[in-house]
Amino acid sequence: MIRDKVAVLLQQAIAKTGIEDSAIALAHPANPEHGDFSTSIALKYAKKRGVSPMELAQQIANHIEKGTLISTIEVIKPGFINLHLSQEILINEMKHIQSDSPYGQGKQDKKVVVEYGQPNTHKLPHIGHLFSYVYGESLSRIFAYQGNTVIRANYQGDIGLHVAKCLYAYISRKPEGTLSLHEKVQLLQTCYQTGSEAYENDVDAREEIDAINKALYHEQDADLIKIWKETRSWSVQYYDEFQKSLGIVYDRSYFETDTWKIGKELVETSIGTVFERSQNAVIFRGEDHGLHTRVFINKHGNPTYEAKELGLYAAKMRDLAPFDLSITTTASEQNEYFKVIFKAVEQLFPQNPGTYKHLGYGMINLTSGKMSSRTGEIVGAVQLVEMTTELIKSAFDMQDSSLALSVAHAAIKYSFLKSDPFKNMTFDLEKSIARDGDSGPYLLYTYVRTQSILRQAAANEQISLNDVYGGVLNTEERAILQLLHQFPEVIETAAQQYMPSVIATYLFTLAQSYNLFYQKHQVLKADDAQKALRLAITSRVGIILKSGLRLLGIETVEKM
RNA sequence: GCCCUUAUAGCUUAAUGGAUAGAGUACUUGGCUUCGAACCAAGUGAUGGGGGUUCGAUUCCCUCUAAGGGCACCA
Repeated sequence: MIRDKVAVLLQQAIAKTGIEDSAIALAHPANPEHGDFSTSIALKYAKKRGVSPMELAQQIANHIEKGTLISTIEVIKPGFINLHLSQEILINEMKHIQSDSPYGQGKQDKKVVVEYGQPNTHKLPHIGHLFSYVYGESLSRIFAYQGNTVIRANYQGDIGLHVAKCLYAYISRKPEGTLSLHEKVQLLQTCYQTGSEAYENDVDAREEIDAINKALYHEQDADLIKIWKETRSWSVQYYDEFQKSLGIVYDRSYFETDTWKIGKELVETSIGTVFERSQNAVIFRGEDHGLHTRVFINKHGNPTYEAKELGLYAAKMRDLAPFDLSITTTASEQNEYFKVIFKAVEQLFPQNPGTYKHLGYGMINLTSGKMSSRTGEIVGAVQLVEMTTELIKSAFDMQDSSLALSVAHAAIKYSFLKSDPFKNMTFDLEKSIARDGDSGPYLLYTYVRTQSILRQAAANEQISLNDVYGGVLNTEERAILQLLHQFPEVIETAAQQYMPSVIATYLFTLAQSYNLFYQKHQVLKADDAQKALRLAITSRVGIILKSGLRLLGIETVEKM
């Protein structure tokens, strides 16, 4: 990528002035007049070397080689060195963007396990699960785009109190007639709610539910097990379909029924070394590591969430090792737990340090409306997609349901991914996620616009530039070219920081630049040389938008 | 009480220690006989309070305030 080439030039120039710095700050100035790249390296070292920042900046600048890459070098007031890329390299770089050879695709070859989604059986996934699906899938696509081998892993809670609560109510209310899959999972959700209420308010029910829970763990009661397995399969099948509709296909699916035994055994064999007994439970003494003590096996002998996570990691080791990194995404409310869990993992698997990472995404708050979290009503993931689709159909008078669904996916995914994933986010349903300017539909619309122009262009087949454009680029054209070449480094940053929002922000800026260009300049009616250039720009903007959106899990449409 | 996280225009938010804090939305105004107006342009408006480090702080450190999360057998 261009950034690396510029960095090398700069590195060489700095070395000639005797400064050693492996990580030179190389920025894209906000103000386009300040060039394509700038560095404040002179400001950093001026004092140490006893010269003025301007003087040092000038020394460094004098050593930077001008040529096909850098056309202009400026030294500005406090001591900035601003570098302007040549028009030639900008146009040349644009030519490398081709739809059949993904631009900026990396050559990394790490093996990365990404665990996300994690819906529990016997109760419907809610908006938090939806966020996890969207975020995890985007991360997976970004890593894969860089050339890594990505293993998408799902982890589902199919055993435990929530299952027992559901089955308690389900047993006394078996379904009548034939139910569709949708109705079946809806019934499970209702049963879960009924069971939860009973567990809170009814002592007898509580005892019964606890008994069911115990029976599940010990696989007692054949009838119960049969019902459990059947209902469980409904959830699994339903989630599978929903995941596919979101563009997610898992490589690996883990269930708590698989992991709890592994976790329990791991813990039990390490009592006295890593874990210790306390008040009939088995705990991890977190205080020894500046953390909290957590229970891994409770006094009934059942593994807790922590032990199950331990078992999950061991299962991943068993099935997928060797891998370079195993990422677990969860809501940030579990941040403290994972510090403890991974400290325990560190003790149990000292041979592979640093191969596990927890990403705790922010909580989603709903600000207003009837689906407010204040009312205690939980927003279902499927429900949200359906509601958004309906909203788009009516707001844009759209008849085509599958198109409306595509736009709804774009709207939801983009609004989830456009901001910092680690901060809490506010999701305002009433404000309509579709009509905001900084939105998925805006990007889709911009893409559709590029495709519409290309379709109409007579030279549709021959839109790649063969000759270097002789004229001078106008401000809007140059602004777009400046953005296009940054795509690879944007992806790299997004991957390093686990933040798809970096890509979302970039795509929005690119779309804005293109729309401004479109507004001010004609493409199809320009003279031949300009038309060729502008069509080339239009096609490349289309390619980058499509590729970038795909990294966010969003599929573009050709018309809308 | 202890631990973690967060605080930027009315609202939702961006900014590897750098240049005039960037957008969207809302509000005011202008632009379709012209490639798709789900668009574009102009205007109004922001770093919670107080210290510190630094040539330079939204960013790092301390403190206060406020909000969210966690703190032994739920996940």
